[in-house]
Formats: sequence, C-alpha cells, structure tokens
Amino acid sequence: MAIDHLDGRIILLLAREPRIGVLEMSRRLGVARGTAQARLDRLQSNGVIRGFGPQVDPAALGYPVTAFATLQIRQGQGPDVRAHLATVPEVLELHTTTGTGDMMCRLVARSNADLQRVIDRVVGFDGIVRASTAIVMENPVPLRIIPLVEQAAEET
Amino acid sequence: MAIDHLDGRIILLLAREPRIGVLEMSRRLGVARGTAQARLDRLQSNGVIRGFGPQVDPAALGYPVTAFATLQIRQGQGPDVRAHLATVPEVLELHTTTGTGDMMCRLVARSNADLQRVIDRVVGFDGIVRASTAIVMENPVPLRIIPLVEQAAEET
DNA sequence: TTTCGACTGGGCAATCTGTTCAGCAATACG
DNA sequence: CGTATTGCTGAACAGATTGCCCAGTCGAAA
Repeated sequence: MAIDHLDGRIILLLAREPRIGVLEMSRRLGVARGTAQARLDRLQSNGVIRGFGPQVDPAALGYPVTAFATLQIRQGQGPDVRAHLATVPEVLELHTTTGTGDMMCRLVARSNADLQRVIDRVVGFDGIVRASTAIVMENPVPLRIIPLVEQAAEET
Repeated sequence: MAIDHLDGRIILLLAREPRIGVLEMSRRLGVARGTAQARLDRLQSNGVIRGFGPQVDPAALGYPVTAFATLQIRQGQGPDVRAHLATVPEVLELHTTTGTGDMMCRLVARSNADLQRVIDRVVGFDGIVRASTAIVMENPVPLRIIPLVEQAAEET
C-alpha cells in the first residue's frame, strides 16, 4: 500500500501518456518489462489505481454548468434521499457530511435555466428539508491527483 | 459534439473494460474496426473523452479523509489565493462559486487530526477571510458520468 | 549459509496497431 | 439530374506489443 518512487513514476507516466503500453513504459522507466508489469499489477490490485476509465467532459456532452448543492435531510430519510439522488443522471456525486448540511452533491446542467429544472428534480423529494446551491463560475484547479502522488512517493 | 447511440455504447464499453483495444471494441459493437477507430478519435478530439488517465484512489495512497471547504476571500485577492491553493497537494480541486462563499475546494488528509494541518495550511494565507469545512463521512454516489452519457446518447 | 522476494534479460507464438486501399450507400449541392 | 462528400465496410500488410515462461543475479532476512 505504500508507494515508492518507482510506483510514483509509473503513475506520473500513465497520467501524462495513458495509452502507452507496458513495454514502452519499461523503456522510459529504465527497468525490465516484467518489473513494470508487476508494479502496475500490484498498483491495481492494491486499489491505488482503480482503473483507466475514460474521463468524460460533461461540458462537451452539453452540460456546461456545474453546481454544488448542500442538502438538509429530514431525520431518518437519509437512505431514501440517497436512493432518489442516485436516479438523477445530473447528480455526478453525492457525499454525506458533517457540518452545516447533511449531504453535498455535485450537479451539472445544460444551462443556468436548466439548472433550475435539475434542482427542482433533486429537491422535489419529501425527505429534503432545505437546499442551498453554489454555481461554479471558474475551475482554477481541476480535479487532480498528481501532486499528491508525488508527495506520497517522496515519503519513502 | 452531439453524442449518438454508438458513441454512447463506446463510452460505456470503455468505462466497463478500459483496457480493451480498438479491434475487440469493434467486435463487441458489431462495426468495422475503422469505424470504431474513427469514432474514438472523434470523441477524443471533440473533447468528450479527455483521456484515460489512471484513476488514483487517495485513500489507498494513505489519505482516507475527504472534506469540502468553503472559503471567503478578501476583495481582489482571488488570483493570489488560487495560486496559493494550487501549491497544496492536498487540495484536489478548486472552484470559484456564487453563493455563500467565494471558493470551494476539495481536500484530503491522512486522518482527522491531519486534516487540521491541511486546513491550517490552506487557510493560513492572507487573502482568506473565513473558511468552513464539511468532512465527508460517506460517499453514496462516487463520481460518475455513465448515467449522464446514457441520457445524452438517447437524446439523438 | 540458506531462503525468499524482486529484478533482469531473453525467447516465442498469438494478437493488435497503424495505415492504406477499394467499394458502397445516403446525402448535400450546383 | 449528375456529382462531390461523408461515413461505413471488409481486407490486407509489416511492425510492434502482449502474455507467458525460464534462468540467473542481488540484497535482505532468518
């Protein structure tokens, strides 16, 4: 589960050029092919690398508006609300949290006007008491993991 | 930029089995290899598929705690704050938003105690007036895109 | 000293990729 | 009504990659 320097380099390399094969990878890393293969397998079975699914851009799909919604849930309605939100395609992720709200979800919509429809659909459910929404304007730091990987790899 | 049914199936297939090649893909889809190739190329140059970077699990790297922080920024300090947050590896993403706060970021940490350190580092910057943090307890809906892709593909 | 795990370097058959070609059908255009 | 254009099919080929196996080296732990 600990990541060493070579593991770090493997992840960085894959992040930069995801389509390269194991052979090319081993050449770049200066190790034998079997080693690269074994390391990669280990990272995957460890769960450090979950997979290589395609990263789809919602904006390119026609959903350029992103928002975060904080929800307050009626006591005991948690499971129902979860199930409800899971059925809404525009809900990209959902977390239960401590703090002000009880849940927090990421939404996308086709437009600001469409966002209203999405919010209505999300909130129009009995167990949800209140919702407050923050619309995303800019995304100065897109979801990233590389800096964390580098930090983890150096702490060997 | 519009996604048709075949594009949708390609994305779904890639999401399920990211490592399959174009040839195998064309067999599963029942189309010629060239077609699958062309569609995939198009999806990528369209920006619909951004890439196939490894999906790294922060928890497996030793960062099992996730939190969302809402930040209030002093007037005109936005760019400085952005630059500051970009240097913190534990900041996985950053958005500027409308609503209560001015920015919202996703953080990870090694433990609840370590989260304090991360927050101190994030907030210990001049342009940040106030921060409120919500710690994630559960993640009933992990970041997903498939339902949205299916919806987009059906609206042909 | 012995054992064990990790890495190297090599070989082999099967498979896939990149690329090119010709043919075909539907569609847009002058 | 001809004529490009576009998207798809089916096929071919050389070159590269994969999955798999094996023998040998090296350092650390027992």
